[in-house]
Amino acid sequence: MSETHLNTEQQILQSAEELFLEKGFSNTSTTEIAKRAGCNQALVHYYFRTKENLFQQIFIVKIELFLKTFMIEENEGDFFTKMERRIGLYFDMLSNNRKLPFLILNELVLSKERRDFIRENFIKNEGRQQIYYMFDKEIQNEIIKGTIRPIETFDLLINVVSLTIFTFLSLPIVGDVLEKNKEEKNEYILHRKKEVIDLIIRGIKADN
Amino acid sequence: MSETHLNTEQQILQSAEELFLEKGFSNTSTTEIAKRAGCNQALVHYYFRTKENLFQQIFIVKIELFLKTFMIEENEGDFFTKMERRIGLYFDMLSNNRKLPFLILNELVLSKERRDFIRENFIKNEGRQQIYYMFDKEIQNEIIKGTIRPIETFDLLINVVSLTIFTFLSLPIVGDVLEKNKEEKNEYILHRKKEVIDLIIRGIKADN
DNA sequence: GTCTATATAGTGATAGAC
DNA sequence: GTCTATCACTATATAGAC
Repeated sequence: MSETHLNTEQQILQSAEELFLEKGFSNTSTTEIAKRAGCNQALVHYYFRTKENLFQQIFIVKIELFLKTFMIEENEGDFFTKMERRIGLYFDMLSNNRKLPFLILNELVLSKERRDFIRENFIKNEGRQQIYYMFDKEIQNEIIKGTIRPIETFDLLINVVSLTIFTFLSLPIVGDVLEKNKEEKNEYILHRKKEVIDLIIRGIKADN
Repeated sequence: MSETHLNTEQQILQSAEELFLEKGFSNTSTTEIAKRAGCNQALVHYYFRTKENLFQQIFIVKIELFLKTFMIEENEGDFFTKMERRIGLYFDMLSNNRKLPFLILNELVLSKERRDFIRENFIKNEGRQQIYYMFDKEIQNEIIKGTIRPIETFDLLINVVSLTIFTFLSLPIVGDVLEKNKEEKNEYILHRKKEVIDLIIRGIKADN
């Protein structure tokens, strides 16, 4: 994991990624990126021409990472086991990318252009719609089987995303307001992971 | 609701509030505030000295509004009825202040100073801790009575806040990505309100 | 109380030397 | 490929006329 062998372009990319994740697009300057990368500000523009360009390159990768995790294929076990593993993986991915939810939320809320970009390039993607369709079919089957209550697929997704993402959105706030140290923050994440899985499962189990 | 009788100071305050809610602190300029208020940029500084000062005045009121709604006293009906009404009121308040969650989240995540400020001035407030303590007692009672499953008060609160807030955080994204019009966005909020209440109730009902 | 003008510092981006 | 220097612009904040 040594950083010594990165060339200048990669250094800039890495520094930019760190700063965009910490402070968002508009609060990060190309001067600061250059400083952290250990080079001159002009070089940032030499390699990426515009700050917007640099950001988009990073943002696209992050969105991809963000969207693909939950949609992962899970075939072993019953529906509840699969849901538990899916949510678990989502939590684990975000544990390793704690600032990711804030970056994505922030940029999408602040910029209609980025929302439109996401719709055209990610949501209207055939493969992704196929994955959604498969998940929807899986749910309809479970409802018919009587294992879960009638629920809209979209609602289930939003429930999971809300509860999971908010854990990481609120992490710096909860951390400072409740004066948690690093270790306690990690415990908080694991605690929420359990609680979220529990709540989601309870929320979809069929009434008796 | 006429704006014609506002004096300059109030006009500035109102314009600033609108802009801060739309774009956050750092993306809003005093020049823009002045322009919307229909006055000169120097006047913004005449009345509020600094932009930070102006922001804090607005922010404090918003935090107060944000914190007080869920903690409202509800005495009629059983615990589930009370929870339903609490969540409903929370949704209704945010329906009338749709950008509020984003503003608060954004500024608290981006600024440690603001997090510290909240901790010292709002969380360590005796009255508010009293309210939390009462809610906690209410929950412990229900657990003992066997009406709800064992759950930590803080988890229940985070569950409600996650699900409620995310509805409004995601509203512009969901709206544009799924190409919803104004009416459909309102429906989405009401739909989520029902689903969130349902999920929370299912999530705390005691196992049989 | 309201204005114009301005001081000061920062921004993104480019030109041009090496 | 990397640097310095600089342009055009915008920001916050203040001084001073009226």
